[in-house]
Amino acid sequence: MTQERPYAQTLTRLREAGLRPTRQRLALGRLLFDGGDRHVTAEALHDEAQKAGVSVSLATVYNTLHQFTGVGLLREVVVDSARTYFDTNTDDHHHFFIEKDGALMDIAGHEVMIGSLPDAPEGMDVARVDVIVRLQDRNRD
Amino acid sequence: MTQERPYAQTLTRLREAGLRPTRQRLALGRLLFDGGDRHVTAEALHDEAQKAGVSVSLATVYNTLHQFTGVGLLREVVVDSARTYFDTNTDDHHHFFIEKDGALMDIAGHEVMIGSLPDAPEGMDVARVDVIVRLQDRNRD
DNA sequence: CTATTGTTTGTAACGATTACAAACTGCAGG
DNA sequence: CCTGCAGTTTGTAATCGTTACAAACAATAG
Repeated sequence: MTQERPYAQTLTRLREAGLRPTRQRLALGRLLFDGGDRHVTAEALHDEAQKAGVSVSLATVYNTLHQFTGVGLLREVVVDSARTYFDTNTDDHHHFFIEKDGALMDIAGHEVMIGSLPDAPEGMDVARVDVIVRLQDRNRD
Repeated sequence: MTQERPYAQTLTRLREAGLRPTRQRLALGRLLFDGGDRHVTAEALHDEAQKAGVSVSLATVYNTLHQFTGVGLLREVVVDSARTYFDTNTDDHHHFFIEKDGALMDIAGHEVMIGSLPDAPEGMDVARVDVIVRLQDRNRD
């Protein structure tokens, strides 16, 4: 579906966000946004780029992920203190997390009903509510 | 309330958990469990011990926090990929997190009603559900 | 009191992430 | 087109929290 003008979609996104469409950003954007929702770490995206024959430094991958997050193209997910995940799904939603192999799966926002929540302390607003459902193998010993 | 036999409580906890009651564990246990629920990082607890005149190495603080977690005296809370928090409240509950100053506040389990959740993927069990309510100042610019 | 086994300690090593200065590139204006 | 500048990228050094490790030490059974 994005075969003919492969970068058109990403290019538009970048322009709308006010980020210069550089070779690196276009390539990373394509890896990130083509195909369904993804959860990546900086290292993983860097490897992926290498394998796809795109030369991008790890530093740029970090910069880019943060810039994309800054303009709302990505969302940071904190589930594991060992590494930072970035989610291409920026809609309101939650996550399953399989610690065993560090995998994340989206849970659509409407699948979780939060019936009640206490009020935020005075002077504070709720910026976001994250629900993390941690999973383990059924018959682990 | 714990003035006369200050270490009795912690000593009992350690024995029940099968951990030798060493000077370091008793001292850290006291700092952690005397007084209400607390959220600490390794570095913070280490500083606190120093100030209380207790000599404990940072390595031991890390070891101890993990051992306490292992036997269920503490719970790890992942909210910020920069550092690991340990919570002395091991009951079922959730958290407010104020990113600005890295502060955590408990939300009692009964204050959050999770009305529905999708089933865990086949072969997996839900190990725990963490709800993190991220807060920001009301009129931040 | 002693042997044994579990603990503690200081320090080196690690892994993810950030800082930084130099090299490079997109793009506006001539 | 060419130029110059601001924005980007890059390699690498530095940082930071945490873990690994081996030697010194201490709790407990007997």
